Amino acid sequence: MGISFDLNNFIYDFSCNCKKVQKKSFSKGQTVTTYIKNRNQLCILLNGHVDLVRYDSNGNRTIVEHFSKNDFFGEVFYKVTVNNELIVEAKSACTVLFYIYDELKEQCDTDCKFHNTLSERLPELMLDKITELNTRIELLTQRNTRDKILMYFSLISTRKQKKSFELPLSLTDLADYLNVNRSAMMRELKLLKEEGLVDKIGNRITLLYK
Amino acid sequence: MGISFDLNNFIYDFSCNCKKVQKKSFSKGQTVTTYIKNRNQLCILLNGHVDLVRYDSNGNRTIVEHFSKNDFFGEVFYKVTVNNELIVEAKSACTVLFYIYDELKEQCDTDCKFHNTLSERLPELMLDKITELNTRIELLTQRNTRDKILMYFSLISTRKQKKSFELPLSLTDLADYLNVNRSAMMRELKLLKEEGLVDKIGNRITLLYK
DNA sequence: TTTTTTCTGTTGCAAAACTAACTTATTATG
DNA sequence: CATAATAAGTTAGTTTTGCAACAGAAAAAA
Repeated sequence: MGISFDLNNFIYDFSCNCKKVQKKSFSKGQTVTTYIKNRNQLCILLNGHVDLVRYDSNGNRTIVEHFSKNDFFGEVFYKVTVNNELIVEAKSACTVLFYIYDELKEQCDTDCKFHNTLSERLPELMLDKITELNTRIELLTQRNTRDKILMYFSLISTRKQKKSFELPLSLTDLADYLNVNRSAMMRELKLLKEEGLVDKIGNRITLLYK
Repeated sequence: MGISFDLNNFIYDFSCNCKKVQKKSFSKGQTVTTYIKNRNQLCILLNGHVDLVRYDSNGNRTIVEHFSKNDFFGEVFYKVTVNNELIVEAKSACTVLFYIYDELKEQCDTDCKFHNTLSERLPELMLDKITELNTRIELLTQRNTRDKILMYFSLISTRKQKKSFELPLSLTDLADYLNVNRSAMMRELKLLKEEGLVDKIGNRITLLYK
């Protein structure tokens, strides 16, 4: 999920002299950042996993996006409003680069290869982000819990090129990601197993159809 | 909804000599385009209204996005799959520019101001698109029909800077846009009226709270 | 203008989803 | 290792949503 862009070539010679970036590490459970209006932060996840989550006034949690290595996130992608408190939480130990978008998008005058490559590639990275978000919307506009589960599995399966795969999220998190009630999702999963459409052993899903 | 970018300055002196663009007009109800893999079309709506819609195998219709003047759409923003037939339908008479993204993003060698301005501004246009899509996701991740309705009204109200506004969609279309059953939505609207939270006279909504 | 079509508003009933609670696994942590 | 915390799995009861059908209003077409 999120933008995927192979930064590996740059990570190892990462040496942004320009002071326009902050690099921080977090341990599991820590808050990486909270989205703030008008700051326009853009963050790059160098390793680990983080979730962008929203809690509503009833305490319901929504996992808006789930980010892995080399994904991009930050308030630059959001219209931040009062009704809309967005928090990025570390799901595992992780390291994150923090830029301010207006500084990042300019070419860096201090000959910083990482930064300059990034700003050049920004348009294609954003286009990738758009397609990811449209896929997310397609997932959320599935009509019922079953269709959401099946589409989610199908997406992972296609990405991995395999009919069998490990879930990258816990089932509790998956429910919050699909925006459905956890027990309703469990019930539907059980039915899918009983009907022989899906096999599930622990965290491993196998699609049995087609 | 969609990207908003003031093209007015360019529309009137629109004279793309570069043959990289097609301009077509449609009447209400016509199909503007169907998303096709690997073509990477990018379209600009010059006037009128169009909907990006998806029909599932049960005949359910989802309005994925609703576009107005100067909005952008096209398959360049999508991972087009077999499960995912996307159609753009004209909701009113409209005129559309059709580009192929790879041609558009290059500067135009034939001194075409419109085209060149567009390709320069592409990054900011895409960033706008991302924030629009994230707002769409926030709407779709509301927990129930009531919350979707209220958030939708709140978005329109904020955009118009008024507590009272005309709905830009029919109620039938609004249900397909919010991804809820029409009669369930009507029931909820009725309750909102009875509870004095919202007033509704024909197509005009007035928010009575706060 | 008349006719046809689409949209709005409403309802009873059925199906799906949510809530809350609890037990059993599994995974962290002292 | 023992204990605590979190996650998985399940269920009964309740609420919400969807379905289907219909009548009246409004809009479009003839």
